Amino acid sequence: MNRMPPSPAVSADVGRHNMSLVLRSLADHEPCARSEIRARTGLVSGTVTTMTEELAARGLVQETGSVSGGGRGRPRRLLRTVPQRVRTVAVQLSSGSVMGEVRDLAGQVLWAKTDEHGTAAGDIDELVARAGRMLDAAIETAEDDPRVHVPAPVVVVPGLLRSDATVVASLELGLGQTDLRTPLTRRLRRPRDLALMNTGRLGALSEYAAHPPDARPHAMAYVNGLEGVGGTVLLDGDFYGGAHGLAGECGHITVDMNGPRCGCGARGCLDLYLGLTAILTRVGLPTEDPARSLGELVDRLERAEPTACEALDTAGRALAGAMATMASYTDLDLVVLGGVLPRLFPWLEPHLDELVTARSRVTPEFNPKVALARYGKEAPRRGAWLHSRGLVLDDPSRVPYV
Amino acid sequence: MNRMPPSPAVSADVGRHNMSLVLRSLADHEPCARSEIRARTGLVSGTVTTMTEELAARGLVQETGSVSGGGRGRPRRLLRTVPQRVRTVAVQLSSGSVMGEVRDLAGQVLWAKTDEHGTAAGDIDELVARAGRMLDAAIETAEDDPRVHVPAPVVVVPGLLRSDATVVASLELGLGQTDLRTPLTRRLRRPRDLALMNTGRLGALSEYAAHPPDARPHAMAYVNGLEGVGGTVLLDGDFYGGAHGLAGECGHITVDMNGPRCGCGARGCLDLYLGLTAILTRVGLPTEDPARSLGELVDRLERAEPTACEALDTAGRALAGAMATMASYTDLDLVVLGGVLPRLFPWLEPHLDELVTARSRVTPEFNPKVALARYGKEAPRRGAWLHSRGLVLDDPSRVPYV
DNA sequence: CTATTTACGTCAACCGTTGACTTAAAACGT
DNA sequence: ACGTTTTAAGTCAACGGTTGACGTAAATAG
Repeated sequence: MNRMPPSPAVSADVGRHNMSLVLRSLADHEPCARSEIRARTGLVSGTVTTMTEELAARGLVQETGSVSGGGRGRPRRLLRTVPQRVRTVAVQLSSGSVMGEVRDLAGQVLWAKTDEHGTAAGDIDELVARAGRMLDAAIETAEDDPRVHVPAPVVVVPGLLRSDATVVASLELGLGQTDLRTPLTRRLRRPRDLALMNTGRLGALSEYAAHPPDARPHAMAYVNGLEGVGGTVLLDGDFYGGAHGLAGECGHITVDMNGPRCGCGARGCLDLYLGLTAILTRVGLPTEDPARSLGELVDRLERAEPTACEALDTAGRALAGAMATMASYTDLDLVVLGGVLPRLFPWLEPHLDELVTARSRVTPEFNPKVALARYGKEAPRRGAWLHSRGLVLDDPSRVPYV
Repeated sequence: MNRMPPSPAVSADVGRHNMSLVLRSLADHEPCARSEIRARTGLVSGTVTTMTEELAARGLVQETGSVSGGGRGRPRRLLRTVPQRVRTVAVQLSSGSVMGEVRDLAGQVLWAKTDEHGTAAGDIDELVARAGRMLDAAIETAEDDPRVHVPAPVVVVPGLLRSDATVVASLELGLGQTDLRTPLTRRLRRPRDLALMNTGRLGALSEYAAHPPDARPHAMAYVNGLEGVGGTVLLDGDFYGGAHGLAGECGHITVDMNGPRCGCGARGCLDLYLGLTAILTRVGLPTEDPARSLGELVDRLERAEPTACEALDTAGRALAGAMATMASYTDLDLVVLGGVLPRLFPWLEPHLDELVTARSRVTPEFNPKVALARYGKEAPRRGAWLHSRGLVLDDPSRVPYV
């Protein structure tokens, strides 16, 4: 997010880069032979040999003895990654629970635990204590085998995070400007770096990675419709952070300059029309238990209850407006609708279709593909795994020799 | 804009990177000694020696014999770049004229020529012919001395450009989807690569570079208010292109989802309220000669003529809405208002101030600094120079030995 | 059974940085 | 006046990394 002052490069950087290239190439087309890696990466055979040896020495890659006939010459010796070599740790904070999870490099869940709690919103000490215990438990589980490498654990936070990892605000946890990382790190049995990341951003990462490696969007936005509306922009799979790391938030896109004042200070924000809280309020449903009210909302919509339909009509027009903004201003490939939006999509779709139709004649470039999120509640934790996996794939040299 | 499939790295890349680091460090703090470069870049003295020798061999750097006392030890030997070593070429296309320009590496204008013409809008052949002649003249002038290096000439185009350099549309030139580069390249006396770039983007680059090297915005947006509203986003000085290279365009940000249909297909776009054409139409002034009408508009505003004030009130609210969107969605450091906006700023300012005040209590992160463009009509050509200069600074190894 | 084809490993040459050391040239202290 | 201190800049062996040419391995085709 924040570019460091440009630093000198050394030969070792070249090695790291190419090693990452080889591992990524393998991970994307597993299993495959060295010769295929050579073809895909453009590296010469000598280098591929060196790199695969190096990766094998770090326990990340194995030769599955299997040879394979098919063509004419010497059979190819297939390589595979070793999922067991790495375990990723994620702890997800939410209003009602703390969830811990350990996965292997392939994403298989090896351990999972949920701590349901009735902690009052805003009780930081209690939250940190519970999160700390869960982290300790997850880390201990992950590290019970000394032969596995464990990248920095990810703490999934439902709230705005600055690039320096301080929380700006979390409605769900009842937090204002807070430094969660310091007390959390201090409380760990064995101190280590923690990666604090936003729920929505990790959800976006899941959706991004759901596309096959050769068909991934260059510029993708993820619209996370929950009580409030959040969002994320991914450029070639990297978070676009902006000046403070808060970019991508689409909940406060203005859709009506004449609209009412929003809590953020601006007027007519998307949040005021598409946020679940806003919709429920319009329809006259209680907002304390959004999950239950959502069910009731959908019922009423299916019965074509006028107030509900009107609220979703407004929501749809607001979403179309925001989509028009995002598509033209950030030139997107793909917009993914997440959170409760897939559930409400049938009533939102007509407005999006209208926009697409109107634009297709004049500015088809500004019509990104629209997709619904494939992963539900699991998305953020999957994203945490993908993030940790990314750390390993980006710099395999950080994984020690076995 | 479009990331290439990741390519292997070699030792030579390291050299290029560090050579660029050294040259940039020197260019940003000219004149300075090798020891200062060492301190700023983190490179060791041996490498700095090698690099400065290399840069000197390419004629980009000179030792200005001057030694300077001051401290205690051996006097520092100051280095300077050699502006004469490089000449940049830019040709700017506009509705009424074609302007050519040659500058040195320091931005000094060495040659300039304007070809006023009455070409009918949309006459591509005529436009290409005139632009080609101007390019030939400028290139010939730039290259009359065989000891200078001339990077790819920049063609400044007032219109949307894809990342593959095809024009999507240019209202000013009366063009639709057009490939300008191919016919233009073919017409050159000696064929060479041309860089086609958008007027507004280059203007943004000028404004970006106007900040001292250590105080540059990380995420900056440039709002170019002309007949229509254009825009650009710069991330650490690089254009943010998005999926097709069209990102940054803020003219079609939705500010009123209930607003009238815009030419782009969406509703209530910023363009419809803040574009000069839109404003003039509202006020009832002719739009054929925007420059003259702008003067009349300002007169009326100064006399507090009600219709004019009302139009600018609407424009100001629209701009505030778009600003709220841009600031929260792309998390900006700085917004620069260009084109005619500085002229109209007194009447727009109150609405921006209101937004800033309302946000400062709740979401101060979303209050970017707002500045007026410092460079007027010259901005795009200055930007073209900065772009060409950037090519040299980014990879000095492309400049041959003298 | 030999030729051909494809897969993979080996190694000298090359490029680039580092870090320790040397040389250069001034100012300070006595 | 002269040696000491301090800072600037160049030199070079060692090291890490890639390339490209060549050699070896192991299958199939005829």
